[in-house]
Amino acid sequence: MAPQPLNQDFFARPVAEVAPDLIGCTLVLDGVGGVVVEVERYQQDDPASHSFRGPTPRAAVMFGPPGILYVYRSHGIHWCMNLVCEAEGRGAAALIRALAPTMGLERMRERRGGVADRLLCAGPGRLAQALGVDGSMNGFPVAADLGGGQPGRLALLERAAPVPVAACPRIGISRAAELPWRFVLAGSPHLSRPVPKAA
DNA sequence: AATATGATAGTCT
DNA sequence: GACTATCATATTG
Repeated sequence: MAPQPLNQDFFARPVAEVAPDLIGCTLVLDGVGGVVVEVERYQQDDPASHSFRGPTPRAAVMFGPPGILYVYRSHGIHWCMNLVCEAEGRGAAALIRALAPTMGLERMRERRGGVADRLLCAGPGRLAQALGVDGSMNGFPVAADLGGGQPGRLALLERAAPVPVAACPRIGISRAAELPWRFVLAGSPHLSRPVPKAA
């Protein structure tokens, strides 16, 4: 059985379920991508979320339908890529933080300037650069095909087998920093940062 | 290995 | 006017 593409129903569930379920799935954009190994979850009643203050011009996309991309610029330099979750209007999303690259390695190396393979997608900004994601992709839908057999540009493929998922605090935030809302593929060498040792 | 710092721009108070 | 869901480089041990 080849892995099946995830459809909108997958993303329409609570982000608390979607985010850990994304670990081990394969994300592909224009034939370039890899296995998702690191995800963080954000939701409206979360002070660290862009949606916390409601649908501001930037965060409005987070309140759109499930299964679309929310792309924002971070620290003036980097682009970061989220997948909108839950019903339209909820303001929840999963931040894709790292991939284990498996497809289109050559394209990624070109875009990333020839860094070591394990750093190609190890972090949200790096991942966006490797995949060629930028602000023009904001609101772009996940679609395995566009009908008529036309393959979609962006797809997520379900994982073939269960994988070990670990939860730990999110990275680079100052509010609600203690919530264990970062999910990683345990032991992956492609994480943006290792899982902190349990206190 | 760990920590510090600068780059750089949009959003919100 | 302050803040940020980051990364690369430089410095130290």
